[in-house]
Amino acid sequence: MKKDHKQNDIFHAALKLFARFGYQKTTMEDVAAETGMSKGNIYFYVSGKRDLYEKTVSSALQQWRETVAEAVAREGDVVEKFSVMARLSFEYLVDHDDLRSILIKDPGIFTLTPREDRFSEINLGAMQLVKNILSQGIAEGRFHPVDVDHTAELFFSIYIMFLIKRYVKSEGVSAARMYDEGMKIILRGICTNPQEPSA
Amino acid sequence: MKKDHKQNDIFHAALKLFARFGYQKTTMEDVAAETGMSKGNIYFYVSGKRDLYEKTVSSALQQWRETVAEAVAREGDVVEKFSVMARLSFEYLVDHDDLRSILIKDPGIFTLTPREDRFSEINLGAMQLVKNILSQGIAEGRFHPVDVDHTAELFFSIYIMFLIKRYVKSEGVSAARMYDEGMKIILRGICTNPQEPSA
DNA sequence: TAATTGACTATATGAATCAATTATTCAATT
DNA sequence: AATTGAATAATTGATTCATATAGTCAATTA
Repeated sequence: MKKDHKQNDIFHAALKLFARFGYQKTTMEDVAAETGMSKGNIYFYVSGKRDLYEKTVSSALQQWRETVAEAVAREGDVVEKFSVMARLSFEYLVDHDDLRSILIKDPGIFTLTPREDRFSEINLGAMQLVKNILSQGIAEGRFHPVDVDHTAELFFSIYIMFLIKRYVKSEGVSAARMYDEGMKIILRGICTNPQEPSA
Repeated sequence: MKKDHKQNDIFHAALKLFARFGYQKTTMEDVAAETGMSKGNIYFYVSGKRDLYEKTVSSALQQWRETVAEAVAREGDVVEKFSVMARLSFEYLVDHDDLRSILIKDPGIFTLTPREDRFSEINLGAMQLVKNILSQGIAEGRFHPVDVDHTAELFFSIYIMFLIKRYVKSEGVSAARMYDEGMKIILRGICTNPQEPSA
């Protein structure tokens, strides 16, 4: 699709500009200049500035989700899946500067309330991954039988909290230590057996 | 002290007014009228409107902390202490309408970052309680040996997250379920032994 | 003399206006 | 179907000004 490709060019340019200048200071002319199109033509692909912003962020979040899902799919062991999902979700922003910068400028993208989540579709997808891993772990007898829905929501909320602490408030070091402690406690809390037999 | 008592009257009146109208819409004259003093006299007790607000909120938060600490002190078993602390901290706002209403209007009171915490003195006190319980539990061999500082910070952050979800975003029911699941997982994650012997 | 008053001043706020910038539309063109 | 650029609509930011409110203080009271 030629149209899809052009659209992606626009999102890529917009991501860069929104990251540098923020929503307000980025003009449609900036975006047009960056893509080499005329201003009016942008409106052939998106319905307005707000729409451009949301589609741009959505596509970046989608990539994040896909990257994590692919890495998880590569793991065999369900406990490993859980660990990889958590670590990669948490580390992803380290080397995705533009998206990180946008999230810092617009912390409302990370919300603790599904109801006011502008990107709920993507986040529901992410939460589905958590649910799948939990269900699999329980089915295999590796995890204690927990309420999958509420536990997934809990983990997702804790995850959002960590993102806010680490990236939005840039408490990098402290957040990383907390993450380590938290991961140990949660793994002990959900896994049925000690990892090593009889040690 | 007569002065202390008068000051408390002011805080009590201010709490009520700030709860009803918010910071902006509450005038120093309102507070004066509510306490029966003249406006000028309020300045004998506090140095300005901002100061009045902060002292008012501080004193209410302090009461919260004390209520929890007293209930914890009444428990013998360290695991019970932990449970009581968590539950009471979480439930306190249910029957403290004015404070709850203020926290909803000014969610910045709950912050995930110690650095920008306007009430850090009080929150550090609250976190000290968590640390004490953790240390005691570890010393008694009831809890796994965790990094007390970072684990306390982690639990405190999760607690703040729950407060935001439950009261600020009023996701009461869902937050309560998440709380139950979370409590089970965390207790399994930190406790060394099953509660019941051989059952 | 600590506590209180009320009249006074300084400051902050919100409404109204207006120019300039920027978003959005659309008839014409490729 | 995709693109342009000129025309228009909407938004923003700066400025002004009147009003409301925060904050001060010399005088008074208990």
